[in-house]
Amino acid sequence: MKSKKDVTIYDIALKLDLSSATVSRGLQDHPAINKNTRKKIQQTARELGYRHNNFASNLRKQKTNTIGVIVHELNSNFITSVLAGIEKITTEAGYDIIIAHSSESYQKEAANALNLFHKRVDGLIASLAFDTKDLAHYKSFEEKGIPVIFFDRVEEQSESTKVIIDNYKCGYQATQHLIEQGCKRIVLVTANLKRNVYAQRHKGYTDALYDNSIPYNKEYVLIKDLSEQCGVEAALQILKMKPLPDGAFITNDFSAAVCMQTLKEHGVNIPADIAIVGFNNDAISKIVEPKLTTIHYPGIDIGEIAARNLINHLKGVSNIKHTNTIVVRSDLIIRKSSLKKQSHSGKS
Amino acid sequence: MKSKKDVTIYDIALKLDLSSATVSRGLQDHPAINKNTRKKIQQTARELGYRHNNFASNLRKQKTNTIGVIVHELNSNFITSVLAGIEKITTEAGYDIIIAHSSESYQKEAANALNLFHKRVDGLIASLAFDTKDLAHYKSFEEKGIPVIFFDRVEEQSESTKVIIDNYKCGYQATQHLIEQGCKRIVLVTANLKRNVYAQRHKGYTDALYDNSIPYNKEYVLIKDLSEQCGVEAALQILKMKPLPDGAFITNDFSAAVCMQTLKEHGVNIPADIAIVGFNNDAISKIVEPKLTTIHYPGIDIGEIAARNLINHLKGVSNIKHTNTIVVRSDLIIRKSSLKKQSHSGKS
DNA sequence: TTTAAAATTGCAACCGATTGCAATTTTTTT
DNA sequence: AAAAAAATTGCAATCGGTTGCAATTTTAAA
Repeated sequence: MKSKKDVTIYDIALKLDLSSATVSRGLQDHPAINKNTRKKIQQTARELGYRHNNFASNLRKQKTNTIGVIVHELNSNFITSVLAGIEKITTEAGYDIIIAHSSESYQKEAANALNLFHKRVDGLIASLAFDTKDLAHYKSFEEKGIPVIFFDRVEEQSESTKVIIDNYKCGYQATQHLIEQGCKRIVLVTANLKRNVYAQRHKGYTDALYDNSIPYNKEYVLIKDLSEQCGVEAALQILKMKPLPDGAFITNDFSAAVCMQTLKEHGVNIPADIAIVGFNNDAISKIVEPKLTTIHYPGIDIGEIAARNLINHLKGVSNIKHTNTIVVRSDLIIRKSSLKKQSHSGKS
Repeated sequence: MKSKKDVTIYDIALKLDLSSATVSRGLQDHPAINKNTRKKIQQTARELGYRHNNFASNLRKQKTNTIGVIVHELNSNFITSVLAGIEKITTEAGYDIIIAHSSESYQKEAANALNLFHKRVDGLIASLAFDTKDLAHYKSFEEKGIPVIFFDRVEEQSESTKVIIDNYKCGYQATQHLIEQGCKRIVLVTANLKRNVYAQRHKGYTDALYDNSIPYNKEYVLIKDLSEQCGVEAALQILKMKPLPDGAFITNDFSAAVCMQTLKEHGVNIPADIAIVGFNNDAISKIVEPKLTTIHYPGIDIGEIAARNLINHLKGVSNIKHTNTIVVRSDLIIRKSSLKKQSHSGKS
């Protein structure tokens, strides 16, 4: 079933009566080779159906022109935006990317890291899983001098370069907004507080409460996994609270949507009874009824920034050792789900 | 900045006073090597921080243990399910996957195919872009005897193995359902009719109309790109039609959700005025109000089947040349958005 | 026409793992 | 104890490009 053997530079060399060295150079348009010779080589390569052998090339050059990307999941708008941003920059720079996802598991994340290490990626861009508590699995990269950049979900106290948003500010803004709408009993639905993004948002939440002299109520903080199921659970828990909370900051749009839906099914009026703020500005936030107030942050930009920094480092243009943290802009987008006061206003 | 050189099998061989051949075999637990020797080799490899060099190995073995996957987009639930299915099977079998996406562009799809070809994947799993009209870019795979399996978006008349659902049946079912709900003026919002999935759904739609003696109205067929924008456009077009249509089959849940929302904003009552059926059973279909009737089809299964067939072929267990088309089950899931008759019933 | 400088091309040694076959050592059989 | 069989290990070629340096050819300067 196998067809004829692959064409190599030796076949081209033979046909044109040249050395393999010249053919190799000719194929990459090396200026030391005569223009006509180059043209002839490339022409013949096309005719013969030559294809470059990356393995031989990588083996010799000791680099792969490939960047690894580790994400926790693929199914969010945010992540696909980040990937698009990374892809744009890496493609322009002639790098390939390999995407691996950890399904929010530390185990899989470590396995992926090891795999990419063995694949000998030239650099790595990663966002941590929920329960990743140390960066031991990235140590081998460090030891080999392979640059690693983290984004969004990072280990704050680490030395590595990180591209993040100001989660503290976001948490503060969201809570402050709810307070301004008259909320006094604000639920926070979030995830593992050991993970920076959730810890910071939580801190913003508590500080905003404090600054407005609203007592912090531990009961109001629900630690979940931000899944579909979690939205339902959160809603049911909220419904059981007496008195009923009058605001909820749910740090994920999808969960917020499900939660809102469940609340509505139980006769709760949004935002009149409970005002809601989500997080991410996912497409879904504009489709739910009422439309969801949320925090927008630019995945594309984050991806582009991470990739650009990595590639500049690889090309020796700059050094990521000199950059520690890059903070990207984020905004509160106010829609109907949180507007208690002006809830009679027009469409958002 | 670079750290010390990589450890190779020669380093291990030197240290243990063995030949590289023995080390190579020892590392892969080759039975011809003495058990103790094997243990010692693996032990030393660990101590020295050895990592296998895939390039050298692939170069010598002339295979990569890698499967390429080409999809049109990453951002749908369906696609991520398929990928999960593929990943499950390939991981079990010890294969890696490289995912490339074409952003619905023939150009990018061809570029991706070429790239994966150069990367020398052992096999390929692909779903075509909207406007891909020929399979020329997969010809090189065929010539080299590299197996290719298509799923969902396929070229029907091609010889290749395909894993699909019965789109004709789905289209027929959806339309029939709307008719049973009393709809007589049914709009179809879909995409490029040259692409099999849309062509078949369209055929199902027209046949169902015909079988119920409802005249086919060309005006009711809106060819779009199934984006967010498209949902709005479709709604506006529908609103302009006189008399107002009383049903709509929109072959994508996200577009359907947006369309429904826009219609609602213009005072249309769903399903009383217009009944709606979507396609895909995306998470969003359970969140919109009213919940969306849709077609469910199992991405995971499709991915698993495609991957399993490919790998069995690669291992020589079976031959995909003998399999042409695999049809996977699909179902109509009825929710409130289409229930004109029983629209007073309980929650779905 | 010589000589110096620039432009082309080739030599040959890598890069690191794999594997058919031969050589050696150990174990079993007679 | 000798011969045969089985178990281990090594030899050396191979996979296909890449690249420093030398060799050769061409072009320009003297």
